Amino acid sequence: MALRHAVLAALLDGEYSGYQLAKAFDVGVANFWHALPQQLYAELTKLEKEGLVAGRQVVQETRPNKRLFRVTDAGRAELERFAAAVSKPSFIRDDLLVKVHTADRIGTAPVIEQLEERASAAEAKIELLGKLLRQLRGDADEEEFLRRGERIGPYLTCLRGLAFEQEHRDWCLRIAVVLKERQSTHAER
Amino acid sequence: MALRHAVLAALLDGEYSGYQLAKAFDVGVANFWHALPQQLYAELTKLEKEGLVAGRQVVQETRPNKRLFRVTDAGRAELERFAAAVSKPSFIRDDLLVKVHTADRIGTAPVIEQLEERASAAEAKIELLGKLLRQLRGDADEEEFLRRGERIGPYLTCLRGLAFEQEHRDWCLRIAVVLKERQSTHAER
DNA sequence: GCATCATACTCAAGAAAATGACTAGTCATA
DNA sequence: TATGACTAGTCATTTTCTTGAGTATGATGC
Repeated sequence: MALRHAVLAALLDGEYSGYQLAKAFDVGVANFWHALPQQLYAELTKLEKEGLVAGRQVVQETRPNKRLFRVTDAGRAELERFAAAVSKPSFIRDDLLVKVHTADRIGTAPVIEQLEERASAAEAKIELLGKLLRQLRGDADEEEFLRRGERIGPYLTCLRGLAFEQEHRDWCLRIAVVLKERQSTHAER
Repeated sequence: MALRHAVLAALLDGEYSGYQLAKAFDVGVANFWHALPQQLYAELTKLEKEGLVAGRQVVQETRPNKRLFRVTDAGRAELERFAAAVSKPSFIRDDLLVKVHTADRIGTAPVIEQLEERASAAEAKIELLGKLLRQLRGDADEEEFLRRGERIGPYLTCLRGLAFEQEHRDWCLRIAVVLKERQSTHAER
């Protein structure tokens, strides 16, 4: 029971279909959770059965029909309960880091390549988040927005995501340089 | 098949028992993977069955006997294969971030408290990692060590962990301040 | 005019991870 | 002298996540 709260949190600001939610889990929500569409559909079904979200059918002419979900009062209460409970510590889980750990014991060339790819991906995400943040805060500057904005929750998690991506990009690039230099000077493997 | 590579990577630098490995997964290895002791024991059993690690019984007088594992050539080959394969993108998954996302929709007081606790925990981890890094690089300064050190893999992942924790601490503290200020000025919920 | 992308989902199977309960001896401490 | 922490694990169950395949329609691009 962990994805459920991420879904409830994502659903706090309006009605979304499973499909739209899946999109959200690719950008903004990705800053605090990750899930595939199938999981979201399944979770929404469960949440509805438990009365934490309510869905309604929307008939569309030119597109397939869809079901829009919103958080119920029971769902809000569940989030309240969740917010007050202890959090599990967060942790990193990353294939690429595992590979870097083996660097200088195992061939490094493919790892260097992946570090650079990852850095580009992070760069792209940084731009995306920059845009999202500007959009969320409208005209106001950040300080101002954080003090007086109506809804800062999503903004705050995007800030965390942005910092994470920047840090990740910098680390990837630095490590790639370090490994490359060692490759040329040591001339090993 | 994901934990397996983390275990193999952790086991690259010597022989460890499941118990010792569990300790390592609480500090250094935690920078790229996380697992409970039970998972490690189970994974070691599987890896041994597949010949990727080899275990040997060590009889102890004053402590329970233990089994020490090392990576076999087949295990090293598996890591090689893994290093060359594409990596899944890394992602954050954090209860606390979910809670922050709901901030200003759901009661913030408990979240502020948790942010501060989390910041202290991060601080402790930062110190721990600082010590670990100094220990890993010995006398050399960082630049020097990264250029000429024998084994830099674990050092690099610790650097990533350190950056992550520092940033996490800074973010937690900043968000706590932001939420507190809003609490007093808005005087809502 | 054909291919691919976008919307909007569902179903099933399997792999991986998390949880909880248990064993059993040693050591330090209050 | 009991209390709890440390070493060193095992076993079983449940939950969660991932993978892969499939359905159906309309719009867009070459």
